[in-house]
Amino acid sequence: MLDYQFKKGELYSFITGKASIAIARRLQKKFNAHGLNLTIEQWSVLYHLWKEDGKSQQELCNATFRDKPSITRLVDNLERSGLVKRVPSENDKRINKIHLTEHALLLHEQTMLLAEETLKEALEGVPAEQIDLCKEVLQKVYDNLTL
Amino acid sequence: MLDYQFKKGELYSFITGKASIAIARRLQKKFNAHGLNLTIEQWSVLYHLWKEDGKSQQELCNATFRDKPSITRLVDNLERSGLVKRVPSENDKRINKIHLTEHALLLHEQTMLLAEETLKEALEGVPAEQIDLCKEVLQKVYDNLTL
DNA sequence: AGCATATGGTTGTTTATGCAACTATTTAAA
DNA sequence: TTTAAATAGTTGCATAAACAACCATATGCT
Repeated sequence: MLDYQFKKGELYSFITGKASIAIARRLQKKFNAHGLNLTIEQWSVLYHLWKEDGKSQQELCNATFRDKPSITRLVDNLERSGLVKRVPSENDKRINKIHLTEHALLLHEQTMLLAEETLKEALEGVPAEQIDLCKEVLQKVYDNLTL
Repeated sequence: MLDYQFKKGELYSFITGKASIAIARRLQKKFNAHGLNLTIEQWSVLYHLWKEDGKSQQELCNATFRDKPSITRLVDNLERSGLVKRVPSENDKRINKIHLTEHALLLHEQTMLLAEETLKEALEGVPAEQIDLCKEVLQKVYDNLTL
């Protein structure tokens, strides 16, 4: 049993994830500044399709920690923006395979550079070993709550 | 200049704040399970009012890292639920002082216990010094992006 | 005093989330 | 084989976020 005590403001910011909110906002601003008409949430879906195109919506749910309705609507919006296309699976008529368009492929490199740039700004002055430890703790937290 | 390299999935989860999303979801489930008709976002506003009642909406913006429209609507919903009351300031007619109701005072202890319980579950098996370091890193990230 | 500017708050619009209820297809079991 | 249960996806509803435009009050400057 853990008896670690958070101070007042810390508990709040640990629960609300102040830091990651700031990171996402910064990245979104970069997207906007570069005229990319793309939300962070939409980018997070593309992110997984760039790794492997043609994932099903259910696979995107698992990859992005979102529920099915959320993915349905994100794919709706991505399709409306001409970034992906739903392709019904041959084997299983229930499944939609989500495929990237040419336009989405063009966004890959640029947005990844902006994401890396954002993280560099975020982690400026933090030693690599502390980043590693922090990642470990956050992964452990995630595992504790989901496994 | 930092040349730390994230691995594929790590970059994504660092930006999206996987861990804090999981914490907030767990806490929300606890609220629901206890029949508390309260969102985490609403709780986060009450949290700052429990520390100091009668804050203005602008002060709540600063405390919760939200913009003015977000606070307007959160206060709308809290008022509709009978948890807070807007009281126009005497000195400055532009300002609304937000005051807790009796009902909101009753929620304080219970919800804080649930929040602490959630963090205990989240941080199970993580040594205290690692938690401290992780907090420091996240604070540094926040400062890097907002100062 | 009078006007420009800053500050506090609200409203409209678009996008996203969580939950429950629903349809369609597939798989498993009686 | 027919029926029940699981799986994939969609829709409706309530809540929330970001941004821009807006109104009202206060402050500062000339």
